[in-house]
Amino acid sequence: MSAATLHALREKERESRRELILLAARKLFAEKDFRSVTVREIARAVQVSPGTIYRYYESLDDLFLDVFFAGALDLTELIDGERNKGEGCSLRRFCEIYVGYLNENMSFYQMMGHFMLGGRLSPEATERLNPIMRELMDSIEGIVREAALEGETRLVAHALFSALNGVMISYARYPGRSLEEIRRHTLRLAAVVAGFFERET
Amino acid sequence: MSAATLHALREKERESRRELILLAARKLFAEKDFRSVTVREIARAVQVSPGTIYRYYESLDDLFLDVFFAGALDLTELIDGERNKGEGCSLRRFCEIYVGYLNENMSFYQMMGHFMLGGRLSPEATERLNPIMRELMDSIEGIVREAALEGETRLVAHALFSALNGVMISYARYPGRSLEEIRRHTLRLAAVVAGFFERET
Amino acid sequence: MSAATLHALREKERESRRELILLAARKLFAEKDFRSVTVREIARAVQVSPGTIYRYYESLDDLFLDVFFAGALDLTELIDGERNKGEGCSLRRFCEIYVGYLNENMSFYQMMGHFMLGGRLSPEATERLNPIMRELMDSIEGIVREAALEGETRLVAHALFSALNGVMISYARYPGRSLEEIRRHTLRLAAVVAGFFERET
Amino acid sequence: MSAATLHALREKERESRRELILLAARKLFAEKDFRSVTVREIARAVQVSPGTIYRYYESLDDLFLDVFFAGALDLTELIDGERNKGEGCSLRRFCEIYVGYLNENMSFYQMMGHFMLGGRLSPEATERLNPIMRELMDSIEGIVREAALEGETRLVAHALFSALNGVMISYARYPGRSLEEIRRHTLRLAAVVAGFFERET
DNA sequence: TATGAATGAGACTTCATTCAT
DNA sequence: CATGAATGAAGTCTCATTCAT
Repeated sequence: MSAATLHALREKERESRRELILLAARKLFAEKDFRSVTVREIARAVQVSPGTIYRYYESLDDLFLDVFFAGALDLTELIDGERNKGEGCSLRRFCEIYVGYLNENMSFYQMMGHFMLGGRLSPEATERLNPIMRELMDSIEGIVREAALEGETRLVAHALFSALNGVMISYARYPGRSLEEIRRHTLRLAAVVAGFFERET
Repeated sequence: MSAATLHALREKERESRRELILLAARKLFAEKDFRSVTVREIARAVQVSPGTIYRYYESLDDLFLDVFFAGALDLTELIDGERNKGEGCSLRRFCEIYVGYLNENMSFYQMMGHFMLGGRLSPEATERLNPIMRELMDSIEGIVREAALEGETRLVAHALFSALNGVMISYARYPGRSLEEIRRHTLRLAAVVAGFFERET
Repeated sequence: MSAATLHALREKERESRRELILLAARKLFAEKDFRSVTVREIARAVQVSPGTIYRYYESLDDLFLDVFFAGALDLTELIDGERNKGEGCSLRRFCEIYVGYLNENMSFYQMMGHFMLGGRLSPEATERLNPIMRELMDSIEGIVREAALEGETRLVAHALFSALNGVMISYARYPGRSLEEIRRHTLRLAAVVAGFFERET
Repeated sequence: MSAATLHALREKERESRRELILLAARKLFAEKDFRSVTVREIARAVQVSPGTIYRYYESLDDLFLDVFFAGALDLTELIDGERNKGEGCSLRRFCEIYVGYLNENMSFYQMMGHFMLGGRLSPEATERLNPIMRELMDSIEGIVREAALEGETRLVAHALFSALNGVMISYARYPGRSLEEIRRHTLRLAAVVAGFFERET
C-alpha cells in the first residue's frame, strides 16, 4: 500500500472519529442543557478517554461550535434541497421545514440561542460563522423573493428568520408539555407566521 | 407596639431587603452576561455577605427567577399602561414598546432566553411563572383582539409574542454591532413584523 | 466589642492563617522538589480544603513567591542582626551565616534557584522582589565595605553573593551525601571562599 | 555481508539516530525553559513520532540527562583544549571560558541548576554522572594547581567551580537585562572572582 | 439575623507514556 | 523498527452553598 493511500486512510479514520465525537456531543446536548455537558460525559459517550477529545478538538468551545456549524449546514442543505425540488419551496413549506428541523435538533436550536444570547464568540469563530449564516440567510431570502412578498427582501428574510426562531425559543421548552405537543404547537405557530407573511395584499 | 405590628414591620423590612438584592442583581445582570454573575458579586453590590443572600433566596436560581419575574411584571404594566392611555395601543405600537423594552433590559431578554432554552424550572417556579406569563399573554391577546386580526386570537398572540422574541434573540447580539445599531435594526424588524401581522386582508 | 476591634481581630486571624499556610508550604517545599508540591498537598498539610488556599493566595505561584520573600526577609534580618551586634560582622562570619541559613532552609535556596533559573516572574512579582533583593544586597555590600576589600564594593558584593549561592547550588544536593555531610562541606567551601575574598593584598 | 557487520551497521545507525534526537533536544532546550519542552516537541523537531523517542531513551528524564552529559563533556574538552595550548590556561582565562560557555549554553546551565536543585537522579544516573563530573573537576583542579594557589587544591577547585556556577545562577536571568548585558555582567563578575582567587599572598 | 470563612465537588486541560498496527 | 492514536492520572482553580460564631 502506498504511503499516500495510508495517509488518506488515516485522514479518513480521523475524520470519522471526529464525526463520532460530534454525533455523541450532538446527542448529549440534545438531552440536557448543553452548557452543562462536560468533556468527561462526551468522552464516556464516545467510549474514549477525556484526553482523546482534545486530539480532535482544541477545546470544548471548539466542539460546541462545530456542533453548531454542522446543524447550520444541515439546515441550509435541507432548505436548498427543497427549493431545488421541481416546484420550489413555498414560504409555508419553508416555515414547516425550518421549525420541523429545530424540533428534531433541539441542541442546534439551543446552541443558536446560546450564541445569540451572548455566548462569547472569538473573532475566529465569528469569521467561520459568518459565511455559514450568510448562506442560510441567502436561502431564506431566495424563498422570500420567490414568494413575491412586499418589502425589502433581505429585511423580510431577517424578520421571517427571527419569527421562526422566536417560535422555537418561546415554546420549545414549555414546561409540562411533551415533545409531541411542543412539536404540534410550534408547527401550528409556524403556520400562523407563514400565513401572515404570505398573505396577499 | 403590638406583636402583630412588630411582625408586620419585620416583614416589611425583610421585603425591602429582598428588593434591594433584586435591584442589585438586575443591575449586575444588565452589565454582563447574566450567567457569569456570581453570588459574591451580588453580595458585594448589596454590601452584604454571601450568606445573607441565602436568607432571602433559596438559591441563585431562585434569585434569577425573581429578577425575571420582576421584568415580566414591568413589561406587562408597561403594555397595560399604554392600552389604558386614551386611544389604546395599536399592534404596531405594541411591537415597538416590546422590542424597545427588551433592548433596554437586555438582562430580562437574556434570562427569558435562558429559561426558554432549558434552564431547568422547578415545579414551584413553573407554578409561579405561569400566572405571570398568562397575564402578559392576556395583554398581548387584548391588543391582537383590538387590532381585529384574523384567526384565533390566542394563537395569533402566541405567534406575535414569538416573532418579537425571535427578533431579539436573533439580532440582539449581532457581533460587531453597537447597541444603538442593534436597537435600530431590531426596531425596524419589529416594524416589519407588525406590518405583516396588521395588514388588512 | 467595637466593630473596629472585631475587624482587627479578623485581620489578625487572617494573617495568622496565611502564616500557617506559608509555614506548611515552606516545610513541604523543603521536603521535596518544590516544583512538585501541589495545592492539595499543601491543603492537606494545613488541614484545610484546597479551595481555602485560594482565599489566602491568588495562585500557587503567589504562594511560591511569598515563601521566597519570607526567606529573603529572614535572611536579611539575620545578617543585619549580626552586623548590629557589637563588633560587627566579619566577612568570614557572614559567609558562615549565609550558607548556614541556606542549609537550614533548603526550600529558600531551591526557590532562589528556581527563579534564577528562569521561573517566570510576572512584572508585579519582579516589582515586589526588587526592593527585597536590593536590601539583601545592601547588607552584603555593607559587610564588604567594612571588610575594606579592594575593588568596587557593589561588584564585589555581587561576586560574593554569587559565590556563596554557587556553593549551595553546586553541593547542596550532592547525591549520596547526608544533610550533615553537605552542611559540613558547604560550610567548609564557604570558608575557603571567605579566605580568598578577605585575604590581605 | 556478515551478520556481525550488519549488526555493527545497525548499531551505528542507532547511535546516529540517538545523536540526532540529542541535538534537537539541545537546540530546543536552548530556545526555551527546558522544563517546558515536551516529548512531542522534540519528536516534531527530529521529524519522528513520539513513540520513537522511547526507542532511544527510556524516559524524558533520561534524555535530559544525556543532554546534560553532552554539555559537561563539551565543557571539559573546551577546558582541556585550552590547557594543552602551549602556555596553558591561567585561572583568569579559565573563569572566562567557563562563564562564556555557560552563557552560550544556557540550557546546560539550566539543567545543571535543575539537577543540582533536586531533580531526582536515579542511582544509575548518578553512576553515569560521577565520572563525568570528576573529570571536569580534575581539569579544574589542574588549573588550580598550575596557578599555585594556596590551600588544598581539590577544595579550592570546588570553591572556584561553585563560585562560577553561582555567578551564572545569580545573574543569568536577571529580569530586564538583555542577553548581552548579562553576558557582560557575568564575565565581569567572573573576572572579580578570578581576581580574588589568584591574588598573590 | 448577619457574617464570611471554609468547603469540596467538579470543570477544563496537559502530557509522558504505551501499544496495536 | 516506526508510528501516532489513545490513555488517564494529575494539575490548577472556581464557586454555590453551608454553618459556627
